[in-house]
Amino acid sequence: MLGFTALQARAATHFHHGEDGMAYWLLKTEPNVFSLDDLKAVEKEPWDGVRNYQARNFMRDEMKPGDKVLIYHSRVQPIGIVGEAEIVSEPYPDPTQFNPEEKYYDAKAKPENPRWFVVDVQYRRTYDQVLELAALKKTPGLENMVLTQKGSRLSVQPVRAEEWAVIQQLAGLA
DNA sequence: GCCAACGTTGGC
DNA sequence: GCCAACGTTGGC
Repeated sequence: MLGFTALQARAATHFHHGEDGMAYWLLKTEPNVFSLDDLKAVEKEPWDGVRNYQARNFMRDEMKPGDKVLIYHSRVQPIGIVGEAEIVSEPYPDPTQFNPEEKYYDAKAKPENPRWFVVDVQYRRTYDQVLELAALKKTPGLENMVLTQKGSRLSVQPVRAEEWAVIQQLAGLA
């Protein structure tokens, strides 16, 4: 697990699929490429283009339909969590890896041995205000969140149930 | 746009 | 299998 700190590794057992079988995730996106509004417009979209093995492993091995997702906008002002979505498919091979015309083409990936995976993500809600990264870093209960760790670049992150609950409070939903 | 922090690649 | 060089991410 490259790049996973000891702290995160120790806490990882608390990340996934509790008694109700549901897990929580955070997906990063650059809104000039694909925003939460874009997802709202199309309702459902394969989350393609993930080309990092740790992120891939979460998608391929752990994501399940019904899992809840925080959508995070990076490289914009304001940066932060903007709303929610839901995973609505099992993982399946990312079709863009097989297409030489695609930016995300991977010559080493073969249909009989796919390297990269997607899940379909469905729009759920947009928060009234952006939950900004700077504020999240100061929020009690989010100290160990993957997102708030220094240097954290992972674009597909697990979120603990306790962290999800804190986010719900911040979003005025609890 | 800069650049620190990450990840990956490939020579040895 | 080490690690320097390179490429990318993403906050600022």
